[in-house]
Amino acid sequence: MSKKVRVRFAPSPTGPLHIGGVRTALFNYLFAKKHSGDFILRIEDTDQTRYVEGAEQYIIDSLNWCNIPFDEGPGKDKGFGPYRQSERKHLYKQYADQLIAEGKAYYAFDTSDELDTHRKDHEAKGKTFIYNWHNRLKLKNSLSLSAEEVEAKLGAGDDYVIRFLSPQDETLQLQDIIRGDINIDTNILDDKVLFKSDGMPTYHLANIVDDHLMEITHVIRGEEWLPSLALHQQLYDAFGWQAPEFAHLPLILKPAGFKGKLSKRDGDKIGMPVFPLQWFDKKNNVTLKGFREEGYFPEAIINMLVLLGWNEGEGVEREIYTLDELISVFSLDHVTKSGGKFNPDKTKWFNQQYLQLKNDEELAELFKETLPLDCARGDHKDYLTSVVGLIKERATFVSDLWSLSSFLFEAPTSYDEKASKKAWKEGTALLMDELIGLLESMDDLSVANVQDFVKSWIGAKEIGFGKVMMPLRLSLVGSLQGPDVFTIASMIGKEETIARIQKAIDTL
RNA sequence: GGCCCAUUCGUCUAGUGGUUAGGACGCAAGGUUUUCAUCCUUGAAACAGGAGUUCGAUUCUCCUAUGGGCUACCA
Repeated sequence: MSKKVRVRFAPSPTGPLHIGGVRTALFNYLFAKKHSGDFILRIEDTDQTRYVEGAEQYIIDSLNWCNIPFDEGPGKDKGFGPYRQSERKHLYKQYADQLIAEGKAYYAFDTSDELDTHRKDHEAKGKTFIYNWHNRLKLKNSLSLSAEEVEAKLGAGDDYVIRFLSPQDETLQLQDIIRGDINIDTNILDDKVLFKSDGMPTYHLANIVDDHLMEITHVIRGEEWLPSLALHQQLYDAFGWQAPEFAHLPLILKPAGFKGKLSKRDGDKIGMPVFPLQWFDKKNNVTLKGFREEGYFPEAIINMLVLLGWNEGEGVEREIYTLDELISVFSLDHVTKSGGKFNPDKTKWFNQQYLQLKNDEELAELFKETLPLDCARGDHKDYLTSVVGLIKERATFVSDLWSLSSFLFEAPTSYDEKASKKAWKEGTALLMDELIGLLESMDDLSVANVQDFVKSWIGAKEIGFGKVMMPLRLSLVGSLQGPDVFTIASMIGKEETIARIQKAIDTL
């Protein structure tokens, strides 16, 4: 009997979460649900200098909008809380102390400035400064200093950090679910800071302690963490804890034409949101666009994201999945190894697909909110529903609906110039005038009826269909676009149809 | 620079020691729509390069190249 699966998403509240973070959360969520496990949100706010007001709430709101809520986390304590590392501060020191007592870590008194100087000196000589076996004895720490000196510094309240004593001449064998075995030579590892001089642990220590205490079974995180896997594995070993299994997800890269990892600043550059929700960046006084506000459905974003780095495998060519379907087929075995570029076009395509999947009534509700306030018939639910049914196949966003159907609510205020040239010729006005007469004689303007009447009239006159259909469409729509003309005429009604034709005759 | 990870159409990807290397987005052409869009059909489009293993490598190994990540008292 294996342990209950528990995974965590552990962002730091330094700003809004971009889609890379959302996808990490999504894969954690899917993996947890697939294995009937728990999905935990842990806020990694050990760097107080980078804390951003509202970021935590943003993260929570984003997960909720995406329909991947956490089971445990801030405000949902299931006995493993608190879930903010700042509130767990008191927990970490003892573990750092334990490592010192066991000789697996040591105090270091070098200031940041001193280390910077060392780095620069090395760089100037074309070398790399690494705080490890290479030079740790030349630096100021409890390995190089006498016990008395260390005691004195500690007693005097000097600033210190605690560093992990990384071993020499060993080869670590690491395992990753997605990448398999990875061998690392410990000689190139540095003695990472575990505990900072401000009394807070670093990510590395806090992460391992919390994952252990929270009984995390699988760590699913971005590939940017792969280099620290060696440290983390050593930490588990040093504490004598069983390490969770690790899966490092491929990164989401900037779209084709750009280089590098997708970053928070990319939204404007690519003309596409990279955040689930809109975010106002107080520091720079700019609003960063969100998928929600731009009219994307969360299902579409989730579907796009899950396929960026995962597929069902076994030749399955399906691309549209509901969240429940994803839960049942998701597997880390089919996560891709290489980074994937974010594809804005495909994202839009997913949205279009999901819009088509919505039923007309539901869409009509959403459509209604986008209508101009003074829109006639805007309150007629049935009318809105039939409008939506008529035009939704042409839409990608709910916000497209109005521009695709405004002529079903109000007469065109202008006529497309090119279309007018093409459709309105010598004699058209006379023809339209005659058409008005014909329409006036009709009692019933049902689609079938008006179609029959007009078609047989055109037939009788022995003229080309285009001679009538094009100017008629132009009169009703204002351009040579849109759904079937007879349907339009039927929907706007006899009077309105005649009025619009008359107006066209008068203006054109 | 060092270390690590990766490499199939422009992009996301499927796939196998022997395949016409499949799908999707995008692109192009035709058809439907007497309009436009949708939709349908078709097309162009890929195994980074070089060695090796093998009867045979896109598939396995190595090297190179390229891309990406990390290299903070940030996560």
